[in-house]
Amino acid sequence: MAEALSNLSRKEQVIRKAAELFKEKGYSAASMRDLAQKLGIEAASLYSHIKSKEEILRTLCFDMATDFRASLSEVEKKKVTASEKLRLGIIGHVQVMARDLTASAVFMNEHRHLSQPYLRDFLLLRINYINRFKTIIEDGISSGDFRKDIDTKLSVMTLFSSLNWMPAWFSPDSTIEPEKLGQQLADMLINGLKQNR
Amino acid sequence: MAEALSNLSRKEQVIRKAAELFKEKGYSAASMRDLAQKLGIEAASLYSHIKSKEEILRTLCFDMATDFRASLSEVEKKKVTASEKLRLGIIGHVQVMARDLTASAVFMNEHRHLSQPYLRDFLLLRINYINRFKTIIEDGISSGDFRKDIDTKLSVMTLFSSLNWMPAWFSPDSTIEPEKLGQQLADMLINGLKQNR
DNA sequence: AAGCAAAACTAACAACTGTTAGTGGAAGAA
DNA sequence: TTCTTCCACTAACAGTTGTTAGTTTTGCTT
Repeated sequence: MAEALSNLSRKEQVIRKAAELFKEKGYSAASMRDLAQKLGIEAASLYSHIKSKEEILRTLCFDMATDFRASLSEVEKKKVTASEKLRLGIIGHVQVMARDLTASAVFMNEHRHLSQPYLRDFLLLRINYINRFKTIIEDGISSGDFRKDIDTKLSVMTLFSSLNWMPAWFSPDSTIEPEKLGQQLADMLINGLKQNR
Repeated sequence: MAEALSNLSRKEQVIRKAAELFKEKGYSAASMRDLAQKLGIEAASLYSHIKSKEEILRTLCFDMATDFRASLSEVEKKKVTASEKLRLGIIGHVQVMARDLTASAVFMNEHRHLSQPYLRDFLLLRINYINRFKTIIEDGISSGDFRKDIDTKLSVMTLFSSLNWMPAWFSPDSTIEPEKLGQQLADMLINGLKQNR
């Protein structure tokens, strides 16, 4: 079973290059011949490593989903105030993204090209994740941590919109570390732009 | 030249259907035969109305860009505080989006499939628009309207991320009107989630 | 040296891509 | 009627798509 390792390693090499390509051109516009060229092989050779183009997309999307959920589960365990929990949740999300910005971008923008039933499964995972954040915000409102007049649905969508576009504009050679960035983002969303009196 | 009108009307019908299709499937995955089918005609017949597939995308992207810029120009004229200007800018942006959510989604997600030199032009328009918002925020910091410790680049990217995902989740049959939504969004970004004190 | 598995190759497929050329019908204007 | 304009059609093009079958090369392990 030593072949499993080297196989995985080469397979992962293919998947990583695919992620770059899918991010750059989008899933549909990226052809298997493009991908092969990036790896210096023929298109048909890809199929020694993967079953299909969509299998690559599935792997990318569901692996990221797993990481996001694991991060949130850690945060939910902690016994802290809602606003602190939200802060930690945001930082965790940013850190997972930063660990693989390329896959994150694909996860975000290309998941819609999954076919059924995978698309359905993916969307269910996603809505569950979002709802868990929504619960944190609702708890925060109950406890007086957050304002009572905010619309939780709007808040949570705004939150994810902000988070999810990060891969598009965050460059890894930036001086700012992901955790710092997460902190700032959380601060901005929680406290707003306005001077507090 | 009376034909220009009726031609335009039919052409616009094609473009609107194309926008729906591009939003649904993405530009690359949407074929001209798909589009033709939606209109109940043959694919080749489309070329009586448009020059190419990309011409449709160009029209959608640049028409939206024009509307966004016009809205912001109106706001910039007003003599109000920076935070008020930001609020108005956000509301304006949301209203332009709400006027055509489908085109907005295409504008946002599919513009990268423009070929050169149109892509370059588009991105220049976009960065100019963003920078004008950034200026408003900087003015707000100088005047003491906004906190001095915020990162303007991060703020403005967060702002646009929040705004731009609206077409993805806002449904036109929602009870909330666009202006109200813009108000709430602006309020959330400016004041944050947290209870003041 | 022999064997084995991983990973590449060539050749080809059926389906689909955007687009052009040329044609014809329908409707209103002259 | 005849002319014109719009709008659709059929047929076909050259190129690209994901994928397969079958074969050969490569490099390690015995």
